[in-house]
Amino acid sequence: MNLTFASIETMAGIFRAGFTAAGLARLEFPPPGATRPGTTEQGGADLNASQRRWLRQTRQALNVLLAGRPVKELPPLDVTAGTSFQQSVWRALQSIPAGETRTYGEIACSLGRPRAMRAVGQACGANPIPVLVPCHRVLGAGGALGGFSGGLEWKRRLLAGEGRAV
DNA sequence: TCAGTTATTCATG
DNA sequence: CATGAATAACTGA
Repeated sequence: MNLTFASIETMAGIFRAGFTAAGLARLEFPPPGATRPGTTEQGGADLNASQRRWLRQTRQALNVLLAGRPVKELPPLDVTAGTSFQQSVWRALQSIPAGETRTYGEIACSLGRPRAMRAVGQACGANPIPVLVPCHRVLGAGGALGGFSGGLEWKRRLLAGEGRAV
């Protein structure tokens, strides 16, 4: 699908965003070791006009979300890489208001498959766009953290920013 | 197709 | 609190 990558500077580090012709397709957390602001080429040189706009929206949304506030506008998300079930899960995740949390079981119920909680967890893990698709707002039944693609530290940080404790 | 894996959950002891 | 079964969907071969 020919992704084009660009770097996004945030207060928490430098993310990498991958765009297709349809929209934002991937979002990667900053690498653990080296976050070097100076050496990041790819300021969006290979992006077309639409993608540049999406990049700006993504950067703004990221910073707003990292601050724990609801985002006003989001770039189009290209989720065509996922299966239809995964796309349903990701849509359900986006419907969770900022500051609230759901359990894996509740997500499964809202999809009409109450016994698919395990599969929901797997779909969350396969989510290519963390943070923007708020997979961090999904907790286990007993309030357990579960897991997170970029590491549990991120999940805790994001939840803490929204006022939720662990 | 099928065995192996998963960011779950619930019932037991 | 530790353990194990049940369950739905993905991945790779």
